[in-house]
Amino acid sequence: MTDSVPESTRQTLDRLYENPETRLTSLFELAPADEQVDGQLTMFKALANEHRIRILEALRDGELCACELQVVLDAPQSTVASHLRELKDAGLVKTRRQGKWTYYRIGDTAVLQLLDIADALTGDTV
Amino acid sequence: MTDSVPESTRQTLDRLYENPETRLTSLFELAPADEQVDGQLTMFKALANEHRIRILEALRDGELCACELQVVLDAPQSTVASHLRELKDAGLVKTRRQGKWTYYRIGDTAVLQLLDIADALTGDTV
DNA sequence: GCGTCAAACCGAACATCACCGATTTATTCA
DNA sequence: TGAATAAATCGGTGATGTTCGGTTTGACGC
Repeated sequence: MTDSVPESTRQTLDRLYENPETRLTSLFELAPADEQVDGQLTMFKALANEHRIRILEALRDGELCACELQVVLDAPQSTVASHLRELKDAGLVKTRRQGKWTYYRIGDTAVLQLLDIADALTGDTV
Repeated sequence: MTDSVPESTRQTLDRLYENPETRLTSLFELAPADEQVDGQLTMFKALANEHRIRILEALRDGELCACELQVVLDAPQSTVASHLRELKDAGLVKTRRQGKWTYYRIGDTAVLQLLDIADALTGDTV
């Protein structure tokens, strides 16, 4: 299990600790499961874009159709559509089709918590 | 204030609503302040990388020096260093220098909330 | 069927990010 | 002072993300 550690790193640990093998094992225990990180990464990637953040903020008060979101973002139709696709793929928004229009809404309100916490983290100048 | 809207979009709104000007104004009110979005974007960008997520998860239980994080990530020194730089720039981690070693710790525990919520959002298969 | 329109998809140019070897900067200790 | 070492920085290359005109799809009314 500790075989993949580069030799240089192992040497470093040898210098740092009396019992490097034990320390190595406890460091490996700090690594979360791959599935967990994958899921978190999917979320944060989906949120790491200004247009997509603005879309989600606009949907706080309720659903909007794609054409209305074009107004909010002030961006070309194809650009808005591709961002909506990404948000939908990530499960952050859900859609409802009504005639020619597609209405978008927040998929899970926990996303709004993410937006709020991220805002609070940068907002206060402590 | 509504001057920057493309003509095609304005035409769409004309078809959709009886009172397009009023609707235009209310749509603009859905747009959050630039500073808010900038801050949120900084956060999510910093979190949108597998290595950086793993670093933060590893720091849950307390501080670690850069060389220990190299073990956790199993990545080259320069790679780890650049990710630590980004996390520090975003304010997500703080540093403490002791001799040759630089110890990293979580800057604000609210970050852990972000990680937890993101995990929960993808974890449950409702 | 046919024209119209909202939305989705495609593809190519462009921008940004990630990786990592090599080098430099600090710090310790002899 | 000089050797050793942890960490930061630099620079070039490849990977990934974004943009947006053009096209296609699907729904509506005539």
